[in-house]
Amino acid sequence: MGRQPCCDKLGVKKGPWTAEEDKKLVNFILTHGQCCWRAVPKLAGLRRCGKSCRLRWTNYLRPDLKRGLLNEAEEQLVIDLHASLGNRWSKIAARLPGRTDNEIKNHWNTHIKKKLIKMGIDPITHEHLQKQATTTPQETPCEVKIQQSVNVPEDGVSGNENGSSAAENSPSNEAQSIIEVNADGEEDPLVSYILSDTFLEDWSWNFPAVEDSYCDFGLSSTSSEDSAAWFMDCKDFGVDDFGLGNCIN
DNA sequence: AATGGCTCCAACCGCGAATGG
DNA sequence: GCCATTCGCGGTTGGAGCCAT
Repeated sequence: MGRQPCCDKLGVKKGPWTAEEDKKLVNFILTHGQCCWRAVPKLAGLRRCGKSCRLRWTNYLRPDLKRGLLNEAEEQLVIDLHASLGNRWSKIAARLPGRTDNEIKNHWNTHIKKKLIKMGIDPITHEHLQKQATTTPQETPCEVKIQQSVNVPEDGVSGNENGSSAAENSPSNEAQSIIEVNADGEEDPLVSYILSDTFLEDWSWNFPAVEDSYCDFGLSSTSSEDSAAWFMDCKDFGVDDFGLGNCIN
């Protein structure tokens, strides 16, 4: 029967988004919240497919996004999580507030990968390249570090379920059951916390309506103005760009 | 100043998962 | 349980900007 295209190719714009399109999309989501993405372009007056709108929102327009390069701590966390989860960028991104899977994926491919290679570490297996060549049974310092700092999240994602990632990314299946410990054999509290569900549920970094898929963003009776003002503070564009000056003041 | 190669990132594509009738 | 539809994810690509020559 064939797969239906996500959008009819005719009349659907592709390529970089304009400020005007961004404005329309943001205005629509601020007003209506996230709903059926397929309907969004039509309702928002955009000549884009819903998929493109979702991507633009999640990767660029979302108000809770951090901008700029990942810092040292975030980078190390990505490395640790990648050792545990493999290329599950969305899972990794879920542990880094304000970062998107696309951003992390890009950063991995452009910075971290090279950095690891430079350090003599295979970015896929997280093993020392020399060790891979000789395949000695002893652990390398790199392995020890990864095993000491990486845990398998509680959601059961082991990085092995599709038969590729974990096999590629873990030195062995043992990694799946490794509890994060430091050199003294104690748990690393930071990594433990970040990998915990408690961290994900912490409202202090979550966008206010994140669990409601932003449906209430800007519409809550108590915080719409604060949310919108905060949103504008987070973006490069100004309040006036979205014609929201009246409601934010 | 010109230009060719490289880097980086926003955006696209295709697939599998999830959902609903 | 089956099928159609929608969503979300991960891999890949295009092109703008940067840098070396």
